[in-house]
Amino acid sequence: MATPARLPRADNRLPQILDEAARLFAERGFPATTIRDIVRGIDMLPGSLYYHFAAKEDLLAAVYAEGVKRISGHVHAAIAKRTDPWQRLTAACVAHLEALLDESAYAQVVIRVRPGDVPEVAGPLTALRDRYESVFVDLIDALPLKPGVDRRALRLMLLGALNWSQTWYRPGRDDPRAIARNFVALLRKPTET
Amino acid sequence: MATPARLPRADNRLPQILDEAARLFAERGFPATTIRDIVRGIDMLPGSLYYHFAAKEDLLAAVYAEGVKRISGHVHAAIAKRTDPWQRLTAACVAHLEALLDESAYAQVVIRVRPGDVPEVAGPLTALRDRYESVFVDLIDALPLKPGVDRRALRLMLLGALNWSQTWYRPGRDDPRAIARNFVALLRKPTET
DNA sequence: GTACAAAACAAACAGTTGTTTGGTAAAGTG
DNA sequence: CACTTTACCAAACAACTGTTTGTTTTGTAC
Repeated sequence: MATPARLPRADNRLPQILDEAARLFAERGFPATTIRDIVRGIDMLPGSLYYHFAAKEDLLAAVYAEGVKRISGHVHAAIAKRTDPWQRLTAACVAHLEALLDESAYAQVVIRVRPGDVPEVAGPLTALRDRYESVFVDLIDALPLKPGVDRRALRLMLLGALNWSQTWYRPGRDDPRAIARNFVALLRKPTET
Repeated sequence: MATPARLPRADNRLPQILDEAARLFAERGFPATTIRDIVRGIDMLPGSLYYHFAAKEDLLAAVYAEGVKRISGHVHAAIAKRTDPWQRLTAACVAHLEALLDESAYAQVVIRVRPGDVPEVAGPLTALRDRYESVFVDLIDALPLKPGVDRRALRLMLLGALNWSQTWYRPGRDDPRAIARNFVALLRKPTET
């Protein structure tokens, strides 16, 4: 059918565009990043970007999709080794935070950009994020909890706390793994005397 | 010294500017809101805004300051009635979420806008936010907790989870008070069987 | 080597951005 | 009532925005 007449060229700079866009979207946010900012970093002209993307929002969608792919892969690799429900959840949170705070600008874009703020691609973005977060639904379903514990609230609280760490995290001072483990521990054990 | 020669006029529209700016900053974010968007809502010309503010960032700072004032007032009024440490914390979280999700566009701006994204006023914005959050430092210090519980992690987790609710909250479906109480309860009691 | 599509350049476009300037009606003060 | 200052209007500014168009280079397949 729509088989490409020829393979893409080996020297095409699509990966560089995505990398630089991810870096800037993560650092400044989507609206504050201009097309010229992105292409300046990789010695390209503004118009050339439109060979790869029809609009700025489509570039965001591509970065966002790659971000979900990476963070999702990281988390799945981490939980595959474990069998104990609590250890699996902890491993997932650690991997989530690692991707979010250290590893990947792509992952940071997924957390930083609110789909609703970009109406042109809000649908696809929300779908991608929901699909990713479904892992946590399953992980928390598998937890042996006291009857009456609200699992949805548990998930929203945990993921919210993890994601918000993006606003206060400082590389030298804080440790992603320690943060994640600390948060899970606070939910698991009672804090009260 | 710099005493104003005269009092401000009774018919000046500064309050309307602030209201409309808060509404739009909360809804679309700071960079996505234009000066023209703001003045359009109150039948004013773009240039007129610059009688009140030297730059767009200064308008944000004013909205932000008012936001901190309101959310802070709401929280302090809520905890004043209580004496039990856990009840005080719960009341503070409920008030925080009420301001954040329902009551005030000003409060939403405080949570939505990252000070670091607006370098021109990042200093004042961060100072305002830190001063507000110090209430939660005190509230959590007063809690009778098991030895070894990381109070900073507890605070960051709780506030993070509350603030992040801005991204998934839907007015009809969710209830701010229930969310806040649920989150505090999850930290207080053990969830594990 | 030649043909063809991929991927970029070069230059502009129309619209929008935050902001400035000079003028003016009117509210508040004495 | 005269006078000062407040608060705005009207119109423009230069810079920047995402995007389009026509043209050129370059890798790849035959």
